[in-house]
Amino acid sequence: MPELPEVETIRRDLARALTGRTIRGLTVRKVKLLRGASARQFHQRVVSARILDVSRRAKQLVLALSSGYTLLVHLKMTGQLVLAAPGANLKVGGHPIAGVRGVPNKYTYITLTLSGGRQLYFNDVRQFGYWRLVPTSGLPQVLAKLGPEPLAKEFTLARFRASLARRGRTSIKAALLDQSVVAGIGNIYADESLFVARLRPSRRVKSLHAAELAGLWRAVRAVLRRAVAARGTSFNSYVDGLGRAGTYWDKRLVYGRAGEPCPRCRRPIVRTVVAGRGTHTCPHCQR
DNA sequence: CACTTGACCTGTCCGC
DNA sequence: TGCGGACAGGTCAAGT
Repeated sequence: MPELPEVETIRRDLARALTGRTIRGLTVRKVKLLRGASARQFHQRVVSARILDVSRRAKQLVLALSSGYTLLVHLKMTGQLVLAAPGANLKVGGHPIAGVRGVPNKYTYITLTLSGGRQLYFNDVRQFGYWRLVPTSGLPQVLAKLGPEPLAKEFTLARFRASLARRGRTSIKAALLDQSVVAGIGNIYADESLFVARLRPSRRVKSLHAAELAGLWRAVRAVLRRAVAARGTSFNSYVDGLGRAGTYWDKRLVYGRAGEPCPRCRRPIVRTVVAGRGTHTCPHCQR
């Protein structure tokens, strides 16, 4: 679920509602989802703090707190962050493929209570996600290994070329999924970008010509921008900060479309495995 | 060092 | 309907 477009959508929803709020309470039902501090330290450093800022880096949400600590939330595969009024029994989901549940539910493992009374629920079926607390002064080091943000100015073609040079022998798909090359791309948008750029995911990075690389650079940005505009992809558990589905699922070109006609040439889309991940391509259009 | 694989969890779907 | 197996968007540590 949550790659850059999904996390960015959640960030926008939460920024409006959370910025300037004070955290009145913290409930943790699964301590192992906490990182970087004990449960007791979490309470000391989070409760009574004000939320100064809600930003995003790669696939993580970044909440700067007035206590001098910053909360990093990673949703991994099935994490959800949903804001709701207490007792609202908000229905979460909505896409035909996504399960619809009320929140909180049995997968709600962490809850924040905010000034004004609303609650922020963290749900995670697979329990891969986490909340990590770091001193704000140490944040740059914590995030240092991440590559450039693909939708920011810093992501120039020259920089893309330079970071790819380190991964010359792997497949281009593995390189796109490497968060130190470029931050925020996951399996869905890697497949979508490679289709737009007409490149086979198994191509060795070194084999890419300058024009192919430039095309991929443009494709990555175009696909991500389009997905952000669609408020992300919901095909399983992703919902935005208010529990609603994203609409990119209906706009996707190849991901999850094995057997369906290629939107370009109408020949069937094929599913293979590249870099250990399910991979969707048009073998005719992608070279 | 670069790269690949397995582990972390639970749910869902598909075939028998 | 039940049961086993494969698979699922992410990232580490451990292995080659």
